[in-house]
Amino acid sequence: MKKSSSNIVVLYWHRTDLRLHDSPALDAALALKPSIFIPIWTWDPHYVYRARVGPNRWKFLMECQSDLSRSYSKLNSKQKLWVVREAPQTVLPKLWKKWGITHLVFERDTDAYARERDLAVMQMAEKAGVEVVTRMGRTLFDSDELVSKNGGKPTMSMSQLEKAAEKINGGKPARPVETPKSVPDPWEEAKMDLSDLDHEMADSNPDLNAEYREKEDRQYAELMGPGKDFGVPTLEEIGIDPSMARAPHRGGESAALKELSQFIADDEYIGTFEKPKTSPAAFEPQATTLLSPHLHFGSLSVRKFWWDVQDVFEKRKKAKKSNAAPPANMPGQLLFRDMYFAAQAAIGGPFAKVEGNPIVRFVDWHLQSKPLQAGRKQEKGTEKGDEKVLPARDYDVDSSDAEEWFQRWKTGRTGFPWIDALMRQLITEGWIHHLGRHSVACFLTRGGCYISWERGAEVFEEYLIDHETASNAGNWMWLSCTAFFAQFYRCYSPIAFGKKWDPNGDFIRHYVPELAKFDKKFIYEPWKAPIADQKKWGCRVTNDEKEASNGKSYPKPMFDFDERRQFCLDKMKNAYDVGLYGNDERVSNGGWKELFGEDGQGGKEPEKKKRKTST
DNA sequence: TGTCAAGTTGTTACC
DNA sequence: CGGTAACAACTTGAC
Repeated sequence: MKKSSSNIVVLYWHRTDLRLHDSPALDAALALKPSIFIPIWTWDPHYVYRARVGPNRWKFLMECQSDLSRSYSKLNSKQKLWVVREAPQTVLPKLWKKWGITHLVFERDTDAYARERDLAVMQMAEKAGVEVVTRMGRTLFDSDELVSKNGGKPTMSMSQLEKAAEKINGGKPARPVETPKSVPDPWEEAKMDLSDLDHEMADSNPDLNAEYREKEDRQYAELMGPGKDFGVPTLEEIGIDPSMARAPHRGGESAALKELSQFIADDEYIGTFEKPKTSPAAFEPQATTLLSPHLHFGSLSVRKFWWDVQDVFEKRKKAKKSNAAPPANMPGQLLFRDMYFAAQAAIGGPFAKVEGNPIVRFVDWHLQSKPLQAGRKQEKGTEKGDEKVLPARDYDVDSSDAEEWFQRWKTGRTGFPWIDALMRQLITEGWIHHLGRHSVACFLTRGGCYISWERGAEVFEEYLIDHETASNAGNWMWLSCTAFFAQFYRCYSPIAFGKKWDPNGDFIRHYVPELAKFDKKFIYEPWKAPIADQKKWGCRVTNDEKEASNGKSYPKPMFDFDERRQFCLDKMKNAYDVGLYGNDERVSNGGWKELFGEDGQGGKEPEKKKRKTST
């Protein structure tokens, strides 16, 4: 089966690498010198129905695809991003047969599901005689290599990561590869046409995003799309009203590169940037670069980002201007991202959960995930043809108060304006500042509601346009003090923290407009404002909407924060004493209940770990 | 094995 | 009143 080089037909499979610049996989594909080159996107029903994705992220993804497609057309007028609407596992074998594919090339993925899917695809390709070429390109360093340089263990601290990175290339990621200046042709129109292929409809049951779809999802009706032109889907085609996607943040490689170059031009901003010193209350413009969604969809290469920033640092060093130090500075922040990727790479699927996760501390949170077996049973959902119903989330509603707090947190109605403003910014715009994420995450878990971080992670997964499993799960563990970070007595105050950055409460006034007229004295604690003032400012602080004479109201705080903080501290201390981890069998078989005691205050002698005894 | 510093904060006292 | 330094309820990693 020897193939002459002139007969190389490359199928390039784009996934979360929606760019032409600095793509090691694309570079490898073009280095094969193909006579035919077909860049595709397969609209994976697993992502469409089984991943939690709000309208803003759909839109961002579609913008990335459209931009990439235009960029291909600019390089070669016969080219575009060829979007096919079927699961990769079923459509790829049909494509490589139909198009006479000799090589399948793609960038390696990081998620557990994607890795499994890719493995299956690679095995099918091998059987079909299609050669598979993959490259890493999503992170600064190859996560698997970082793990192996860290003794095969997950990277649990920045110093571990730095050491591992040092062993790879002196701590410096690879320099970006060249952007292609041309791409070969696809097949002629007639051969590209897929009308004669069988088309398998996607299984949309269950559909975790059913609540967003106002109309039927029609994108799978035709393999090449409704126009039979391999077009990028629109929100309407997947049944979502475009007016639901209100984020001001635009997707696409062109936008990403332009934004990056604007930041890079400001060498004072880059050189002195320290993440913990940027304001979570800043909006229009925000205090950070907001390039993270581009890192997620690969519309910006993280290595280009790192090197562009690094070059500014080198220049400033020569000019004897001072630079901020890692890890708070910009290169340090990008490296931080690799820590979570490498920790995830070592652990796999359980990294994003408590159950089965060896690094996460078990805490007797409210609303915990049900053990895997019970969860699976629940996820089955409704039969086909039934009205679309969002499957019940597989968590244990052990407390109706906690369930109510969770719903109020999720919808921005906690009665704490700082928290509500952040949550509403998250819902409408798909992005909030890093420290804002800290604030709401601490509040939901160890610093307020005492609700499982997995519930919060799911909400972030749904709304964030930059959602990335490794960073999301990693940061939720950090903030809930269940991995990476342990000082649970350092608790974000929903009142004092925001005030520090924004004493006037402009951020709250913008995102919680019903409080816009409140005096700064009460903007963080509106329930303390005299009734007369509430009336004057046109908003009553009450849980009873009838009580609000003019119809405008804002809820009372859903609990006494100081009381809850004390409760959480006591419970966290107890959970640390118990010393149970996610991979312990007592997490899945319910045995943990005995260790934590009936009232949650008890707790028997820990077994895994010696309790620190002072007396 | 021991010791120390650090880990993306809040509060308070003090100028 | 605003800015700031010191301290506080722990755990881990690094040396």
